[in-house]
Amino acid sequence: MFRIGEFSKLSQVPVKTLRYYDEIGLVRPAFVDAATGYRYYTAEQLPRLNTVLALKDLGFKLDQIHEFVDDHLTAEQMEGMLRLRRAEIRANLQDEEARLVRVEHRLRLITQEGQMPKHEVVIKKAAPLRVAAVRGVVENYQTVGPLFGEVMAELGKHAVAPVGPPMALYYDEEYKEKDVDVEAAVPIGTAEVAPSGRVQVRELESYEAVASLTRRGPYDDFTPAYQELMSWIQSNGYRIVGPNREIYLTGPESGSPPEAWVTEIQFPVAKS
Amino acid sequence: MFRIGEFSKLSQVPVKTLRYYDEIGLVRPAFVDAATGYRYYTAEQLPRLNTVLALKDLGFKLDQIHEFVDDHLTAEQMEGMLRLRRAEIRANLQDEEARLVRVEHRLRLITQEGQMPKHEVVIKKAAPLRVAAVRGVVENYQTVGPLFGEVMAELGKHAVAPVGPPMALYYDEEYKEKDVDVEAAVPIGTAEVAPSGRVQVRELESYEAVASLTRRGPYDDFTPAYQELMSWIQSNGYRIVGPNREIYLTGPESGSPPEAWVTEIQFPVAKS
DNA sequence: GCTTGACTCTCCCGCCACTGGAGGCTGTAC
DNA sequence: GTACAGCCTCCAGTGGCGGGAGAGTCAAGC
Repeated sequence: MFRIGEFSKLSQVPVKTLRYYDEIGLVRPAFVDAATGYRYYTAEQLPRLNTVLALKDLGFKLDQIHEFVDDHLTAEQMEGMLRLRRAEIRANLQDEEARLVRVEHRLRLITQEGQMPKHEVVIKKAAPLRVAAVRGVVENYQTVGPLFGEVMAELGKHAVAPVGPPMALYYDEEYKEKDVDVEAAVPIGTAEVAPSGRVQVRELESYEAVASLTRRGPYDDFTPAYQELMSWIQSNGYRIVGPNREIYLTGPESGSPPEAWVTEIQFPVAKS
Repeated sequence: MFRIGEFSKLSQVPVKTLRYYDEIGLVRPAFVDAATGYRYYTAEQLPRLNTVLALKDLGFKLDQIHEFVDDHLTAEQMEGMLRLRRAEIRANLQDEEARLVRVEHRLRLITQEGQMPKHEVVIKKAAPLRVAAVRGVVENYQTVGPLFGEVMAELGKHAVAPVGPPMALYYDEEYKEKDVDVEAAVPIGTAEVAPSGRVQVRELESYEAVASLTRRGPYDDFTPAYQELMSWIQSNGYRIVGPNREIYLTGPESGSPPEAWVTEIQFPVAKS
């Protein structure tokens, strides 16, 4: 019979942990002195404790281990749990590898530029979205505005108010200075709007993953933001799978000064 | 100005999380209605929130992120944190890969044998240990006993009691049926014992890692236990770096029946 | 038999980043 | 005026212990 301290040395499990395992009924001492409360263990309990340690090392939770060691499971069930565990570990490994890539990307940015990056990229989901929209080819990026005018005029006729910020979708495969193929879209929720002229009502595609960058400032030069976003996408092993969007969260219509305008740029992406 | 629900949709951060970030001062709403307690956010807060999300994605804790976003850190400090983080992630990856190997090893055991493994292997440390010991070549495994007799007789002369279970160290590189090179050792703590005859007093080497298997039962056949242990060591990418030990936690001297005897087998190992 | 000091006991708090729920107030649409 | 979605605060719980307080226990040495 060992007292808890000796048993702790033998098994190399902290005393606190042994008491905790007693409390949750995972490894009970062979004998407890009713008068003093002292726990006494025997060497015969080591195999059970070692089973617990081994299963813990495989990454199982203590309540799962509880079932294993108390024999409530067949070999098939155990096999199933192990397969599941294997899948989880593989997923963890993928996550951690992606995280490592992100850390290394940021490290490169800092060592190259000598300063913190100016924008942040996050991966989010894009929900489907009902919009009123006009698509057309405009002369350049500055002349997208009138398209929004068309859409808003149409909504005005139906007395429908937008339910979210306006956005632009860019369909060109590569960067173009002129003749930009763009769609101006305004979310309208479930409101009834009859299509008319160039304005149509449709549902924007949803995406499992979009790489998103949010920037603050006037609409003078989006190039650095686009460059950071593209570089992030490439470094992190994603590829672009759809037209990018610009979402004008705070724009000229807000009445705030241009420095306070906030725009989100999104690229639908998938792991490549 | 967005209410918390809209801001949650924009940022894809749960409302509960936004309230928590407010509470810990990480992302405070732009305005709080003093009468109702309603939180109001602006689009201008999205970049800060996105920074938080991006750093969280790198695996930083919220209090570290707190320092980052409140500009208490220079680019060099940030770089240092990132290098540290990279090292941690690499360590995690190694751990998880080792875990995956262990899970796969156990999965092989189950599918091959159709049942749960009978013994468990755990990695532990071996502390240095002062012992009285006799080393010699004996005829076979059954004839180790008399060596312990020699040691115990010597201890008796000095009226010294063992401070732990007796153990045997096996020095043969490979398995031998006959002429086994073995050392019988008994821990004596700090007691003074003059070496005499074949009995010497020495300190057993400590090891950073030993693969340990604990079995219950009589001393009739250790072969399956040794096989499981060797197979585990090989499957998990370890190699043996010293003589193995058998530790007789409960043995004949305990007076218990042979089925209750408990023996631990240890191989010093290192990752190869 | 007494003292000392190492060991053990229970109980409670803290960790981390939230999540869930109860109970009550507020804003908006019809 | 009345639903009803949305918002508020407060509290408890998560997992697997670790730290520490305050009190009791055991074994050895004198």
